[in-house]
Amino acid sequence: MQKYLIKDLASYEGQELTLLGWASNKRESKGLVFVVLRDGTGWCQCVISQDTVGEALFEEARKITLEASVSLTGLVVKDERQMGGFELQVNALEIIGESLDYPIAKKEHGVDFLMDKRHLWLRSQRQWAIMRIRNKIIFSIHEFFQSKGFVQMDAPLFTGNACEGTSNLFETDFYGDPAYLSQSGQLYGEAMAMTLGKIYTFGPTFRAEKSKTRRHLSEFWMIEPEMAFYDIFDNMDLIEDFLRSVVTAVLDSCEKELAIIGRDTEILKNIIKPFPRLTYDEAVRIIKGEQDVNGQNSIVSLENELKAVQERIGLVQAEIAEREAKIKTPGMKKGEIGFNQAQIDKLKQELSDLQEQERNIPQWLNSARNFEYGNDLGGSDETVITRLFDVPIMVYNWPHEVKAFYLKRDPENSKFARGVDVLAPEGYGEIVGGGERETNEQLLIEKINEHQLPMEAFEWYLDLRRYGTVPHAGFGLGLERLVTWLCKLPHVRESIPFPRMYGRLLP
RNA sequence: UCCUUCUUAGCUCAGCUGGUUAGAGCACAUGACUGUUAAUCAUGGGGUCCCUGGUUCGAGCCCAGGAGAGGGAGCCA
Repeated sequence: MQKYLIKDLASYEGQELTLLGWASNKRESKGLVFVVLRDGTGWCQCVISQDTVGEALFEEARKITLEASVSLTGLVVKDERQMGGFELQVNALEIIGESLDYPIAKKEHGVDFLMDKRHLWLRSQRQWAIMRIRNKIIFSIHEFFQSKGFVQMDAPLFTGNACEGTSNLFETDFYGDPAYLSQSGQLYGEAMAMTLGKIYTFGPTFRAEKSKTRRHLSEFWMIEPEMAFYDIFDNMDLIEDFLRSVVTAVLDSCEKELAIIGRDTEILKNIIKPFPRLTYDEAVRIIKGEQDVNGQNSIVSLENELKAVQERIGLVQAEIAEREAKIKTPGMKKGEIGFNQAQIDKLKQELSDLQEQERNIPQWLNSARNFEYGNDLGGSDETVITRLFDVPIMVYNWPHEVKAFYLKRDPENSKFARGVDVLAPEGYGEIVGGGERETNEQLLIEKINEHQLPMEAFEWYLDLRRYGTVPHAGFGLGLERLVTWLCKLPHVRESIPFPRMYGRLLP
């Protein structure tokens, strides 16, 4: 049915063909209708002239509304002014499905409204670009692991026991018994690595955290590789290769998509540089401002940022006032009023974001200054430290008390566990958590008791130590957090087609 | 669970120390305009000011309670 795609128009210059798609925009003037058609592969302006199509079809063209589906037949003509470089000069058309009062207008909208209309919001150019980048990321993840001899092997989604406490698990009914939706496939990954050597899981993960932040989802996709005969340093090498490979793939093949969302790719190109590897001790000193990074101090740079935010607030407020006064001057043209009003709307949006930051930064400063050695890094601490770097950083050797029970105790210093977190730059924070696994059965049993976990549920896991245990390591990558960082999105909710988060189950 | 900001037209927002009939822009409808790219012009329709109760001669505005949303903390990928 659909023979020609907008992305291929260049090879049909001068020919007549039929495009099928949706009207993403329409402009009208006497005797002319301009329809911007999108077909999922691109956008193309189609011109419908009354002289060419005649009275009856022209009347039909005027009835095309935003997001109506249409079939347009015409001549492919080169036109430098158009975004795809081509336009269609229509000589026949048909409305396939009408669209009355399409709710998403060509203007700024609030998040709540857009989330309620997520099924339609996905049609916008920006969301189209994000979803294509997400797809590329997923594809290149498989490509990377498959090319290195990893086998994809998935963990179950129903689990019979709470592996890391029940408070953040979704409970379901499994033939009359309680079952929980998986919050990690990691333990199963270890079992699978003992049979195939190097494996990775790629599936959904569920966490019932009542978190309302820009980094949290209740349902997200996680990639969890697990490798036999790997120590924490092999693991860090792999993480670095892996992230570099994915980012490079996106830079190489998503140029158009990155341009659409306005992503500054210079920062992403730094991915070729080695990732700094900091021990927990170093990370803490940096956060507290006791150690500088590249001549930058965390506390000072955060204070400067606060000042910059406050200055910007002043500027934005002044501009809003100026434009509001302008609108009120008598005799101003209607079009100019509309334009200024649109600018004011944008500025107000920016202002409320800035004011949010103005409230948050002092809290973060406080938390950085008063950071207590031995604690886990909080969201704000991650933000503080990653702002000082332009590549992802790896923090390893954590106090064992704050990390999961299955992490290997550092043989050189038993205070530490061999866990590693990867923090994305530009303030994005944790995207990967992983480490080398404990192989000593006795230490594991102690830890399971310490965490007050039900021993019988871990008998199978302990078997992995009883029958030919080997050094092994792995990590978990949150897909949505990676997409969010690569696209520099303000919130993870835009990185997945239909986000599930606290307070959001529809659409 | 805690802290914080918010809720006025389909959408984005004004609405001054409480005072007649609540406004703008966009969108929509009708008409005018033969090349527009969120900027043409005119006219028009459109409101349970989140809900409940209170104070007051009078509440969109003040007070109390509730609901919903945004951001942050905790927790995490």
